[in-house]
Amino acid sequence: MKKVSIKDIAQMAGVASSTVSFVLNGKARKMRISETVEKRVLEVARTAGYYPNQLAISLRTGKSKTLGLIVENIGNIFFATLAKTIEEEAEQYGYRVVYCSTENNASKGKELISMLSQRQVDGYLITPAPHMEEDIQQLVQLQRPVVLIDRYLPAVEASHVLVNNAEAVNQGMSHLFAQGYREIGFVTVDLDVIQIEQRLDGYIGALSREGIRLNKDIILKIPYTHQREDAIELIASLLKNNPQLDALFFATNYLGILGLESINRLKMSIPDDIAVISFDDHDIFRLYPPGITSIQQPVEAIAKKAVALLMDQCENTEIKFDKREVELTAKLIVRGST
Amino acid sequence: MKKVSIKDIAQMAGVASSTVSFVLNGKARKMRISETVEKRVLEVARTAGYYPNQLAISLRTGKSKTLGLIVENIGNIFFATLAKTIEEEAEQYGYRVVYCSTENNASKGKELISMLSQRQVDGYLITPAPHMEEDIQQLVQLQRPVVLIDRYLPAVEASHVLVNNAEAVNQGMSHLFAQGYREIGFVTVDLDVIQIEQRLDGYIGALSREGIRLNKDIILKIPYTHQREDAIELIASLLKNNPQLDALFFATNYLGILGLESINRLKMSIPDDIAVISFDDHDIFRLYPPGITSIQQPVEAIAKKAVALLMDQCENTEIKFDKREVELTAKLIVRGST
DNA sequence: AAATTTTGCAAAATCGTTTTAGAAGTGTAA
DNA sequence: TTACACTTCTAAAACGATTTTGCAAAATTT
Repeated sequence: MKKVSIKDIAQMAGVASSTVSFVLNGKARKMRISETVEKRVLEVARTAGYYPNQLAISLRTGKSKTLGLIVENIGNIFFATLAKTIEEEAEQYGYRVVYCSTENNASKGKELISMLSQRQVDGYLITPAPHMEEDIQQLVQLQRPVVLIDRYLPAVEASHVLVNNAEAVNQGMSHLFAQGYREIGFVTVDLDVIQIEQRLDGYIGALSREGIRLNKDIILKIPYTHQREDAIELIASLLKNNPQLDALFFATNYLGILGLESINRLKMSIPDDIAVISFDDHDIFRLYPPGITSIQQPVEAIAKKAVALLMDQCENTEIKFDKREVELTAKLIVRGST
Repeated sequence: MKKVSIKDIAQMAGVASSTVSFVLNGKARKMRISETVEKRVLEVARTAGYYPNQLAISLRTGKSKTLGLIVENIGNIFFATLAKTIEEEAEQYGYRVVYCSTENNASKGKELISMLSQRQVDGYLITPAPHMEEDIQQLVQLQRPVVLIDRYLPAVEASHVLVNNAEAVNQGMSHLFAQGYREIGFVTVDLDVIQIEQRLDGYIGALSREGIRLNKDIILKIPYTHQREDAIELIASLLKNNPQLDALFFATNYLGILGLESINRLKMSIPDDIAVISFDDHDIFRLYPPGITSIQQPVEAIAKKAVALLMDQCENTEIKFDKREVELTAKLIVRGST
């Protein structure tokens, strides 16, 4: 079945295709198309089942009304929720979102940027993987609208919105101290991204503030590329080798989940044998007895702010670029695990 | 910064744009372009940072190399995994995937189809919401490549791939019977979609096979639009009002999760007070003590098959449409909850 | 040497829109 | 009667690629 184009409609209605375009875009008045013709065109278009070809529109107008969202891993609930919220938010502005995952792999990230460029997205929302500085810098230089989320690149002049990672960890640590925990291990990931570093900084800062000597043995950096099993083993070893530990702080939700598995295998009980707190909330944390205390990021606020910043860059055609750095505050959700 | 087009390259290299196109598409040999010119063009394109405008290509060639995937809810792990696998699979064929959720709302589904049509996707992968028959039938009539996933519409002549729902539930029931459970409640959702009906059929069939009288009081159909809290309450009431129940069968993973919450609140213990089994696997089911027995769909196989069927329709330009119905087998994962 | 074929590239059409410039036709005033 | 202003629409260019066709020059054959 052949698709019906604006030309076909024009022919059927006995007018020029420009006339059809005017009518269909609600510019009939502005272009002084008579009501008779307007009605006829509208009717013909409706009965013929006409719908515009978005590709042609984008090509002609130079605007695809599409945003590119690059996250670390769309399978993770944090990014999935972020993506969904961003999508809903972008819809308000009349934009669609196409999303894709880097898996924290810079070369995949590079490909994705290039793919999105080819598809002429109007703007980019990116949670940058390590070593993506250059590619992102290039986007910025080409004056493409870009907003970084969840992390930023000190070397790149781009707007970004993230959470006050160090302060949030601090808050979590204060809670642990208040509950009487002193021997707190920190499980993080071996990734060179700013928000992970900030979380570690928060941990270190909190210890020193409390006058506790830093013990590097109870800081575990799990290689990002490790398999599930290996990671679970690493955490289990940490616990076995450091029986003095009374609490464990996980730097991300998937680490927390792995940790639960480790604790489970060691037949330790939460919070009696070990207290647990994790960055990023998760269904499991709410449900898993006795409930895992976590630090919840304001995903919705992050999404809204990021989209707003991006829209600002997209719609203001003038080159009035001003970098904006937004920091939102995370929220401590206290549950039975501490 | 102005984007560089094929014309710019042509001008810079002192050739016609057609020549550039030939070179860049590897047709230099076929079109008998001299090596000198080829080298020059390639060099110019490289240094100018040229990349093709996918919109223009799609418009001209009539192929967008993009598939539309419509799922129920991309936030659900089952659909998220499905989407991701489909994406990876489609990539093998050189296709991109854009995905979106219906939230089981037919009018949203209609909009999504129309949006995807406007964007000229080459094919559609759809988990149809109730009442989407008409819109999908239209796609089929327009000869658009379509494959339904996870469910199908009896009234629509479209290829589909799903799991043997009834048989899988049957298998789960057999497992429960073998473990000695007899009073088995069934928690499902109030949705008119075929796979949900099939699951209920499986439950009813298993009971009659075992010679157990059907008790409608222990079949709970939760309205899809219910809030979390209401649903949890409903399940809790079911348990409270039917103390004879020794097992609960949940028809989907999110129902299972709600059920865990209910059981948790009633301070009942699994499997001593109540055994639990759920359709669709989930991280939580693996982790939640004592581990929740579940019926795992072969997501990867479903994705592969669906994409293969769709590709078949996309690439075979001739109208050799033959409807294919594929049924794959789900797998029972026995854990501590039964 | 003339005729033919091959080589190597350019020109132009095309995809489906939007948008600018302007062409008829009608009415009005000088 | 002419000039001018509206009204109502049309023609054509443009967006950035692909692809078919065309055509001069060089090479080969007769």
